[in-house]
Amino acid sequence: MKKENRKEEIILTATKLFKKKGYSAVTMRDLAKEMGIKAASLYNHIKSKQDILTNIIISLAEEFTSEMNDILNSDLNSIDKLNKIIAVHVKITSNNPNGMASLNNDWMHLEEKLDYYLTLRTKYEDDFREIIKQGISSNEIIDSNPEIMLFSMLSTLRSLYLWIPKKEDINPTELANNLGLVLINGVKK
Amino acid sequence: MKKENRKEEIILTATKLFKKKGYSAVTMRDLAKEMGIKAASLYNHIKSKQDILTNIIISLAEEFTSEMNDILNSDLNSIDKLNKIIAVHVKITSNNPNGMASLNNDWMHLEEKLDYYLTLRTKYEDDFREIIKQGISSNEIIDSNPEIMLFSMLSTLRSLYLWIPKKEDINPTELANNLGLVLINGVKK
DNA sequence: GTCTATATTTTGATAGAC
DNA sequence: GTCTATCAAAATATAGAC
Repeated sequence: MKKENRKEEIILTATKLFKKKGYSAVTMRDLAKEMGIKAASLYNHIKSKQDILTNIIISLAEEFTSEMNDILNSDLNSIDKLNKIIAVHVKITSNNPNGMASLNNDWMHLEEKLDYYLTLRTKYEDDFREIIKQGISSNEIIDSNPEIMLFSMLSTLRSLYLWIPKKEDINPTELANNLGLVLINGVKK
Repeated sequence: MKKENRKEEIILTATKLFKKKGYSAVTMRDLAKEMGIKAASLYNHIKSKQDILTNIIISLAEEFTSEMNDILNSDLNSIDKLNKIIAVHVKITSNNPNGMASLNNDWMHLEEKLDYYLTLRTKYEDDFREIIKQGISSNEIIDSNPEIMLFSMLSTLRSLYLWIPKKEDINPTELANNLGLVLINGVKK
């Protein structure tokens, strides 16, 4: 499986470049140069530039879907489900912050897999919203606009990729705990 | 000043396209088609594609800088300064949600004005951080990691452009108030 | 598995007619 | 102020030698 290894190396390098300039601004020549080979050589391992993007985004989207399913199937209360969601974002983002940049900013450049991605994404947001509404029903969460709460938490979690690489001194567990406190309890004393 | 009008029309149309696909993926031919003219005609009004991007981003960045200076020069307490910052983001984003997409996602494609943009941005973040630290000192804000609080609030505020266009039923004042409650007081009952 | 060479399209931008 | 025609550079991708 030497070929698979090389393919993953290409994807990893591409992920780094996509984070810096975005999918559209990175050329196959940029990617090849970064790998120390010629652009034509890339095509022995990947089908197309689009193939790389699809690989990065879909694997991450499926990972989130899988983790969300675990949370839905758990018997945690709503607040603990939210804390679990936060921990999932911290974990996945810590493992692949560059890939999260593509997931957030370049999904619209997916071609064949765009519809599939949008299905996963919508489902994730619906599940998240439902957990918040459950928490309001069970009196764990304030009876405020669930849409605003969803937006606020999801925005922060989706931006983690910008922040985690700069704060390598904080370990994931501690970060998830602190972030949970801020997102769930607010900043006011 | 007919020329200026046409230039602004081009910038407005470009802003809309940049939001949808990002600066790099939008071609001058795309832009011309959307305006109902030929690509070559664009160059009677703008200097280059880069010229358009610079226009969009720098004017917004300067607007934020100006508003932050007003807040710094006010005698509000720290919590009210945070509420004011939230209101500023809601206001600017409501006026130009598409432009905020470029500010957030395409600033790295600035050329001549990149350093200037980064100066404004760093200053803004430093000022924001200082307000949080002030609030901790004055016992208004919990003595938690100010970096995490800054990150969390700024992430949400920077993502407003994705959300405001979908929620046209909510007026800016109400949105700023609700968002302030969630960001400052949290979601927990 | 990488190379050179190359095909084909597309890109930002200019020149000059109307 | 917009057009047609065009340029030069850069893009993705393929073919075939080594």
